[in-house]
Amino acid sequence: MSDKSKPELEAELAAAVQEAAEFKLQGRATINDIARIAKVSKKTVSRVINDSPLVKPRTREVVKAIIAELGYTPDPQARALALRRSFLVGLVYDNPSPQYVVNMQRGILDALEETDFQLVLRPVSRADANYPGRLKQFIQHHKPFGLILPPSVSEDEELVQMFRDNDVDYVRIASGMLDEPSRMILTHDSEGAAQAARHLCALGHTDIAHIHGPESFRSAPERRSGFQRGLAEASVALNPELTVEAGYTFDSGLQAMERLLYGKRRPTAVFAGNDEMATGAYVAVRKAGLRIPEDVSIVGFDDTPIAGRLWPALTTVRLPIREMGQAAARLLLAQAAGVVREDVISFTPEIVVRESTAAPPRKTG
Amino acid sequence: MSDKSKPELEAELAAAVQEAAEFKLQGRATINDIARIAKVSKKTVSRVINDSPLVKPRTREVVKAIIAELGYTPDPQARALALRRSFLVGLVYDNPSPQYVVNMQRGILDALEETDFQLVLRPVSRADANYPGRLKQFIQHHKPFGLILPPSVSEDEELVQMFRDNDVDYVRIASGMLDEPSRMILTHDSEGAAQAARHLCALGHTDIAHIHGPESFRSAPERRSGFQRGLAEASVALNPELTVEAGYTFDSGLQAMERLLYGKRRPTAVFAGNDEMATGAYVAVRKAGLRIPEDVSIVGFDDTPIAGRLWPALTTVRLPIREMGQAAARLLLAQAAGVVREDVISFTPEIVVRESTAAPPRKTG
DNA sequence: TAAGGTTATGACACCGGTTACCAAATGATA
DNA sequence: TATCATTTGGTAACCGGTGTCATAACCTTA
Repeated sequence: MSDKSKPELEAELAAAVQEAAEFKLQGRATINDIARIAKVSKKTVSRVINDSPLVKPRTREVVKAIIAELGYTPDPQARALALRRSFLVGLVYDNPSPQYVVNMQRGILDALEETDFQLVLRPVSRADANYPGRLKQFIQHHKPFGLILPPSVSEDEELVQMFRDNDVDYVRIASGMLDEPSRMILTHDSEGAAQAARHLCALGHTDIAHIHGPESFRSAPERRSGFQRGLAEASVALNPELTVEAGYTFDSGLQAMERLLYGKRRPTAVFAGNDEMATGAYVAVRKAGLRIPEDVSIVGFDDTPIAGRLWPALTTVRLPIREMGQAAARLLLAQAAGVVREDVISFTPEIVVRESTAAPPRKTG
Repeated sequence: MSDKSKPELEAELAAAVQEAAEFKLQGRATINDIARIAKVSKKTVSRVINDSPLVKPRTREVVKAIIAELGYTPDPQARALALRRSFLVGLVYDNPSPQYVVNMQRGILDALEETDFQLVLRPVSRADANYPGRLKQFIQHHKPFGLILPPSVSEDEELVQMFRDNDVDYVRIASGMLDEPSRMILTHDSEGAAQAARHLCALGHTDIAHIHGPESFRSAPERRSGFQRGLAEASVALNPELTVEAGYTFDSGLQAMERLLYGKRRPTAVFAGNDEMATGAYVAVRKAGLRIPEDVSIVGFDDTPIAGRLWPALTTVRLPIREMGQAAARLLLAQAAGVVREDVISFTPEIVVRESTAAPPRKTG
């Protein structure tokens, strides 16, 4: 075995820890301090930090004891310089609702909490003149550890290609599969929309309208087709006249609802592609002097905080955005650690029934 | 003058730029590349980058030309290591409304746009066991360039002292002056509240209630006293029975409003300390079968996006949060650049009259 | 023209880690 | 016991910048 007896080893370790404790007062320790106290080279300390197998268990034990005593953690800047890779995780987003962003941020922060990674915000705007330019510069410059791409951004193949070219890791969040079906958070929006349809059909509605989002967003057609599928199960067809496109915004939802209310046939229920548009629909209904849900039932999608704050509270489809953010960040970290678990993590939304839906009014002729 | 003629100098410069152009293809340039091409030491290049006066104009010109040709920018990680200071700006926030955070983020990002600084999010929770611990670790570890402290966090003197001890720069955002009246964004909340009071008095209200936020938030008493002042101008007193405390949240606002509605004397108007509580008040009023504004007028504070989405749209007091974020970030950068401009930047909120306020109902009884 | 005082420049070490490569120690095998 | 393969640990160089200090170049002034 060893040429030293067990008590001797223990005394040695204790002495080293003692020395570390004395050193502690002098401010932040570096890898050199650890090495000196442990009487090994800094390289060996580096190996211990990075869990290299090329270290004798005994050596590892001593070094770890000293690291623990000093509360040492390697300097991120120095590591970033040497590794040519920083400890920043970028959230690249286009222009989703504030709720979406905030929840996504929370989720990512949850996952990053115990780590040394930092979340940096990288909003982008397609309208910007040098659109991906600034983002590209950020990547080449700050060498982020990875990027998280919520819907819309995640669907921009050109942008994603740029990430690949620049050798940045990323996780995409989208509803429906993408060209490259890996490293992504997948939401089954269509299933959530189908639930909304079933709910309305169960209440007895047949004149059902749908305000959907812009075709350029992947989620809009997903939600529409799911809704259609749900209606079909109850043998209800989606009337094209009662299907209008809006822009996922409050104002566009308001206008779309007005068009529906003053159209040939007024629907008794409306499924809006997101809560923002549903909120707009509320106002249109109110302005028309109608009641929710007695005259018109409304269902939204997303379950943003505003849904529960409306009166009556909005029945909507809940997407666990925070959890999705968490999952995205975890996926990023896991890949870096070489822990190749599942590549695609799915989330299925669920309907949250509140007060904005009821049976349709009795036909009054 | 120089021992070289002007044409010679120009030829020399052109040759250097030419060499730079050729080099360009080989990927990202470093300070060493610039130095080699310019035939100077890297230290001199460093001086040019940092606008040191100790460089001959001619040398500066050559170096700058090459830097421009190569599109070179110094590596943030390397700089951070050498300077013991990173290029991260931390937004430290406690638990404000999503709207507040998002707008603040936008403003900061606006200001950081053209710079090399990155915004990192540092949410904190006083409820957390090792409350300032993790934040302290972040600071010592990542050596952020500066911090931005929105209300609530900005009022925590102990925390701020910790920042000082650790030699981090910061900008505080608060309503009302702080112990250390410098480097801060000051909002005159009381003036905004006074405007709300004037508005209600002008409509003819006299039975006016106030739902204020928790005393632990600086803004709550500020808003209350301003409101009181505004009422006093119209010789209206703030009835203590019509003054209730809530927690700045939707639910607490709802409950507070219920208490007011079922109290001895029902108010004809309510000023809520923020939009969240005002939104709760909406629901309480609706549940009681009353109308807004016919039966009860409601005024909020903050002008969050939800205000315009309610029906009827909420009259509120607008705080230019995005602009405040911009100003905060600019202040941080200006101080670093040694441009000591004004130390305190003030913002005065303004009332936004929408549809939730009207004359009080005629007395029937 | 020499001395003296600025101003401009460069050599070198250093920030705190990592990798490449080599040498020493250890253990297995002949 | 000699030899070789395998661990283990150390040295030096490097990542891309900045600080210190010495020195070269320049400009006055005597």
